[in-house]
Amino acid sequence: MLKGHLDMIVLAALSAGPAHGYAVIEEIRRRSGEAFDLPEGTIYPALHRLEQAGLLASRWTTSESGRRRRVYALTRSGDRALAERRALWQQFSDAIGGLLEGTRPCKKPA
Amino acid sequence: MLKGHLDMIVLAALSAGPAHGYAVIEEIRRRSGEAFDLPEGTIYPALHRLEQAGLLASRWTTSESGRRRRVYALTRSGDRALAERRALWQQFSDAIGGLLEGTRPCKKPA
DNA sequence: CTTCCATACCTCGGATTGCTATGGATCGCG
DNA sequence: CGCGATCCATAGCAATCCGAGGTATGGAAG
Repeated sequence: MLKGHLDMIVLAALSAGPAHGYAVIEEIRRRSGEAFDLPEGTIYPALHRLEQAGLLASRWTTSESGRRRRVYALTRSGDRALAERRALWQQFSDAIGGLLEGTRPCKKPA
Repeated sequence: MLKGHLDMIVLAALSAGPAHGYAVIEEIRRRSGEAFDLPEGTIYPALHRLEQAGLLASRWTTSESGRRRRVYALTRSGDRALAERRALWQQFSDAIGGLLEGTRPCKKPA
C-alpha cells in the first residue's frame, strides 16, 4: 500500500518529462522495478487531483494515428512540491529506520 | 502520513518488550527521534486491532499505586508479522528509491 | 466485415485507515 | 482543591486507494 505517497510517486514519474496517463503507469512500473503496478482507477483520479491542485498541467494531443491522449506535465509548483515530498520522504524513511533499529540483529560497527 | 505502516511501527515498538499503551506512544516518539508523536486515538484502536488479529496479547496489571494498566506483548504470530512487514518495508522503500532516482541531480559516478 | 485485443480515458462505490474530539478515571503536586 | 500528567476507550470524520464497470479508437486476426 502506497497510502499517502502516491502523489509523490506520480510527480516523480512525470519529472522525467510529460506523459499521458497510461504511460505514467508504465513509467512507474518500470522505475520501481516492477514493484508497483498501479491500476487505472488509482492513477487517473490522482492525475486529476494533482492538476486540480495546480501541480500538473494537461493538454490534449492527437497522435499521428489519430488517437487522442491527455498529456500531463509538471508545473513550477509541481516541481517544488516534488522536492518537498522527497524531503518529507527522507524524514519519514529515516524515522522508520530508527523505529526498526534494534529490532533486527544488524551488524553494528561499534 | 503513516497510512499502512502504523501496524509495523507498533509491532516494532513492542519488539523491545511488553508495554502498555501510553508507553508505546513514548517509545515510538523516542525511537523515531521525535518525528512521530502519535495521538492516543491512533494507538489504542491500533492495539485493539492487532490483538484482534492475534498479533498481540494483553493482560491487565495493577501497579503498586493501584493504577490499572493494560500491558501488550508480541505473540509468536506478531513476531513473524513484524518480520514480514519489515521485509515489505524494505521492498517498498527500495521501490520508492528507484522512483526518486534521476529525479534529483545526484552525483552520477558514470 | 466482424471480432478481438491492446490502448486510452473516465467514474463510482467500497473498504480501510488514521485523526480529532470527547469522555472518564487516577495519581502527584502546589 | 485545581491542575497537569498518566491511562484507557469510543465515535465520527475525512482521506485515500482500488476494483469494477463503462466508453471509444486503431489494428490485427479470422
